[in-house]
Amino acid sequence: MKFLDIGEVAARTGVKPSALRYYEEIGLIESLFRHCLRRQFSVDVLLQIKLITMGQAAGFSLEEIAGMFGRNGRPDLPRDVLHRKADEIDEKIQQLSALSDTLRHVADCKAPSHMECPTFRRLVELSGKRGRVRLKRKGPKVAGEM
Amino acid sequence: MKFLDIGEVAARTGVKPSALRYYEEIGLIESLFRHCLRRQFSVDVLLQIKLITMGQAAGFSLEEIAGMFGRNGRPDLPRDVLHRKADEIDEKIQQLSALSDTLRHVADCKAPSHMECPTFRRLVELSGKRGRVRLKRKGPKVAGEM
DNA sequence: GCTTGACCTCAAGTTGGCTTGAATTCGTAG
DNA sequence: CTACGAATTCAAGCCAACTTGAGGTCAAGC
Repeated sequence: MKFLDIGEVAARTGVKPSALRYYEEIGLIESLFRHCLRRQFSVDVLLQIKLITMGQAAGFSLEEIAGMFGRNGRPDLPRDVLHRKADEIDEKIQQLSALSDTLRHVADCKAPSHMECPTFRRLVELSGKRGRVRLKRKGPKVAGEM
Repeated sequence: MKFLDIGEVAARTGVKPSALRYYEEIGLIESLFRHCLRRQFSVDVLLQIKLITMGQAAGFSLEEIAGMFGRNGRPDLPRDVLHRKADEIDEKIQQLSALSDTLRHVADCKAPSHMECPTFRRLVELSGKRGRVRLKRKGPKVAGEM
């Protein structure tokens, strides 16, 4: 079995050694043992790191990511919470596609200001309306819609 | 025409007054005038804020968002840059769907550790590959990839 | 006329997620 | 043997995006 030291993990994932040490410090990944002080990682860590970066791309904190995939290889969170996270992501996907469409429209639209462009307004307004989304918000309750 | 003061904007967008003041400070939104010190916003600001929160959900910085939709209602960035941003978002959408699938799998899979579950591994490994809708690909692995 | 509540400003503090720098330890190549 | 490069620890620093707190203004209601 082959072990990787931190430099190689960094090279193969694009994540800097300092970040990897930080992940280990917070228990998000772990090295198997030390070879003369140097951390030795299993190849599985590459997959784990991929999950981490995907989770980050989705806007989750490292804390949440740890909950989803586990600090020691298994999720801390109950099934329904995981399903809710997945729903959350699906919701975000809807938003992102709206954003993408809007951006392409903005790139090509000739209207002097997009606030005056009906297509633009429709694109943006449309974006939230898919399937009665309920956002978990911390602030005061939302009285109306935008 | 109706103007909104900061509390109403906050209530209708879910964004706190302090954040709205911050957005104004950095020039991301603007209030039309003051009514006895109090900021008065046009209803258009609701749409702008929606764009901002969408952009944030996509992982863009406020700086980038300002570039996309303009500090004064028009994009600062040239068309091709905007198209690239849109492509970037589409790529992220791919990643998010992989993550969502993976999460649902993790929620339901009975394997003792998902590192040992081939379905899990396939889901994660699949996720980064560019090249549009590539479903179940079984080709040889490229050296140096995760 | 006093209180209340919603707003104001400005400076300072907070959080997450790293990065940087200094001082040190190895193993290998020359 | 010495130098080099790649790793190590630890504390401190950094940035974005806000939040908090102190102290103040204003209009309306009792």
